[in-house]
Amino acid sequence: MSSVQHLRNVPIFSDLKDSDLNIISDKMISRTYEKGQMILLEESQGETFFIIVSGAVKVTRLSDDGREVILAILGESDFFGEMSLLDGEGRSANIVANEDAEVLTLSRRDFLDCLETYPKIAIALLEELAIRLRKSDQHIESLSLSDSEHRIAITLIRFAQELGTIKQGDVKISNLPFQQDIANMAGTSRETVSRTLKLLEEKDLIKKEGKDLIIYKFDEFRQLFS
Amino acid sequence: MSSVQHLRNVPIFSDLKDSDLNIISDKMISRTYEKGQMILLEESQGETFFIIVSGAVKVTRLSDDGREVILAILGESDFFGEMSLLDGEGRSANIVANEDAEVLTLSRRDFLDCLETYPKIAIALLEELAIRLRKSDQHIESLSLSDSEHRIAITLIRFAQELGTIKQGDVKISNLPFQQDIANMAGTSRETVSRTLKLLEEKDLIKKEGKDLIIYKFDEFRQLFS
DNA sequence: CAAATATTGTGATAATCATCACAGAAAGGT
DNA sequence: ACCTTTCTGTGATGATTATCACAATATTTG
Repeated sequence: MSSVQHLRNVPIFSDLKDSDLNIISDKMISRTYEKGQMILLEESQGETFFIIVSGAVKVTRLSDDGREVILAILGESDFFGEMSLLDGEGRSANIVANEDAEVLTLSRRDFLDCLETYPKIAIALLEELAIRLRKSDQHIESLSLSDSEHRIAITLIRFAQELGTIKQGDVKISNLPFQQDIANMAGTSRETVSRTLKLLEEKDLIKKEGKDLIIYKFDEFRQLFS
Repeated sequence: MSSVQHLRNVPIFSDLKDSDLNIISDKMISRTYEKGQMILLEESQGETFFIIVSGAVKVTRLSDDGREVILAILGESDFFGEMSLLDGEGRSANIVANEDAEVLTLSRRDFLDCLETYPKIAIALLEELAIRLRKSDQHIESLSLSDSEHRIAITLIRFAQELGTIKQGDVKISNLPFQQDIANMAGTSRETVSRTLKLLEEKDLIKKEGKDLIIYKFDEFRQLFS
């Protein structure tokens, strides 16, 4: 797929005319990262805007003693790097390639120009940030109020919404992340994830199939845990 | 103070000329709320943008069984209500007056017009949302990784940064919120807040003085807990 | 294919913290 | 000033869940 076509899939660019997309696309540079490679380091100065063409990355924060919190896992057509471009602060999170990933990048200068030139992009970006803030708020609520079973279930729901495919009411998550990653998103321990997945399976709410996971009756499942 | 002067204190409007501020100010309507009054209800349709002139409000989410999570406490010159205007979703949080509060409001239509007419506002708003997202991320990290003492200390730091006044390295928070509110922000119980404040006082890190609280050597305190 | 490495499963134990139950203090109302 | 209500302090108890320690699988690599 051409890079213009990728841009069209990105919500904040979807309103633009082809001619404008071409202009932007010409300014973007493609890069690839291998699984596990660090794309952005916390604390470093933010100078680049990224759009994911293929693969996936995880957005994390690390504590002093090395424990990791996963804030989000982003996939195709998601973007990142905008935050420190906008407020001028240093990076607040690390970005690591969770699978081999291909990205398009835009420099700080070009990104900010885009916002000035195409107010529609700015407004679409506002929309996107509002959505992310909403998700953060939900995440905070669940960490504050729920026990580990609920937090883990909610994490599965998040994956389902990002990566899942629906098949007659059930959702299949292909390539479920490792238990350790789920734990780092749910704010619990790896062992608890293991035990809880077993529990949910015994209750016939989910089913593990190799690297995949099926959530039965997704709507009911969601009801049950949110 | 005139309402134009209030607008000038609001980060997203601070770049505008007086003449433009006047135009916006004319479209705003002033309202007052008593302590405890609900300003916005979760789930209702968002149709208004609010700027706080005086007083304070709390942004909360409620679980089914009535427990409350406080996402933020906002004060003078802070604003809220923009999220559902931007992404068209329903409210994701409740807003309650935490003290008697006076606000200026702008209708959905006028707010969106503002964004179109003054791209600078849109960009300043992006900046503000980026800052909020950053704070959310920190909040999530602390809920995921820290024990209750740290979470409570971090909550005190948040208050200090919003409401505190510095006096030779120490910070004084006037009118510290109730323990229950601190607990609802820190994701812990009221009793644990009581015990932890006592603990911190025994360690000579803080001091309670009636309704106020002093954090000694604020920089060191921050170092210690983040 | 075998060896090495990474991931998952599971029991035992201990630490943290929520909850319950009141007593004491402070603030607000009349 | 008195009564009521709200807020805070504190002990006792139990539930949840982190942690440690391995065993059992999977997956990758030479």
